[in-house]
Amino acid sequence: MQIGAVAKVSGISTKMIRHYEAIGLIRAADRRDSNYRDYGDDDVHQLSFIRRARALGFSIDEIRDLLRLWADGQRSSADVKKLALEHVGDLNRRINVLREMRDTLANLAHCCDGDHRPNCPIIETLSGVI
Amino acid sequence: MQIGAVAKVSGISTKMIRHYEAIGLIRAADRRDSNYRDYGDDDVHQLSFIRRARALGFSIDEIRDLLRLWADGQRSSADVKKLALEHVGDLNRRINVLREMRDTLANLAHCCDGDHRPNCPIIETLSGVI
DNA sequence: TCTAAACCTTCCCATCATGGTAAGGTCAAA
DNA sequence: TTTGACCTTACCATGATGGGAAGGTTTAGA
Repeated sequence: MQIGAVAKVSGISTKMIRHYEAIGLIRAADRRDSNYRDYGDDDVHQLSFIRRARALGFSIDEIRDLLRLWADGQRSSADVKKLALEHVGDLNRRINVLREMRDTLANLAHCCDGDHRPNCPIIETLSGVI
Repeated sequence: MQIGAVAKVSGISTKMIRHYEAIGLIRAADRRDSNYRDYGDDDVHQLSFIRRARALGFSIDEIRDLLRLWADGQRSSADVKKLALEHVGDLNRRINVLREMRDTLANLAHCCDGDHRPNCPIIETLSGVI
């Protein structure tokens, strides 16, 4: 299978497949005589795994760990769960940061008349009047 | 005032102050004979404005607009409010993306025994068994 | 058989906001 | 005079992704 077909099936762009190879997230693909990369079903499977992990917000380094655990028949589910819960904690922290921003700003916007006059609590707050 | 003092007072690093100047977010600072940048109270005020806007998650380009509105005595609060509410919408979208990730993953983790055995719904889901 | 299209290759550059480091200039206090 | 704390510019790095150029390969059709 050529890289373009793998990209279509796995949902990861050719750009990123080559990038993942360059940074050692996946092993270097076999090559044909033409120097084209050649992939098998296992490679597609692995790339789909990576796509799903990315969709859950895991970083490349976390995915490195997940791939190791996936390949390790001796893994304990506790190890996987630990990694997942750490990521959940990270997501929660990021959500809370964004929520605080949103709440503050929504509050300010709520207090802004939004008419033709220049007076505006949003600008005033940003300028440090308060 | 030298850049280091401004950084301390405004809460923006010297690195970023120079960067903001380089990308035209703030005007080029006056220079002394030594070629050191020289700042006044207005500059500090503006940088503090930028810091607060960044703390609310506004991008540099959005801050460009906010600075324009701040400086414009003829602005309407409606313009400011519009910008703020667009940003609130953006924050909400980002929050929802993270929330979906978190909910999915928290759910999977909840279904994972977390013991010494290898069976794990998290890994299974990522590998596309389901 | 020739050609054009659709692949593929590597290499370099860009994003966004931020920081690090290096090599060197300035200034004030001891 | 020396030392230390500033400052300057210039270059490189991050993380994940994409764009584009210049050139090689393969395949289908005229």
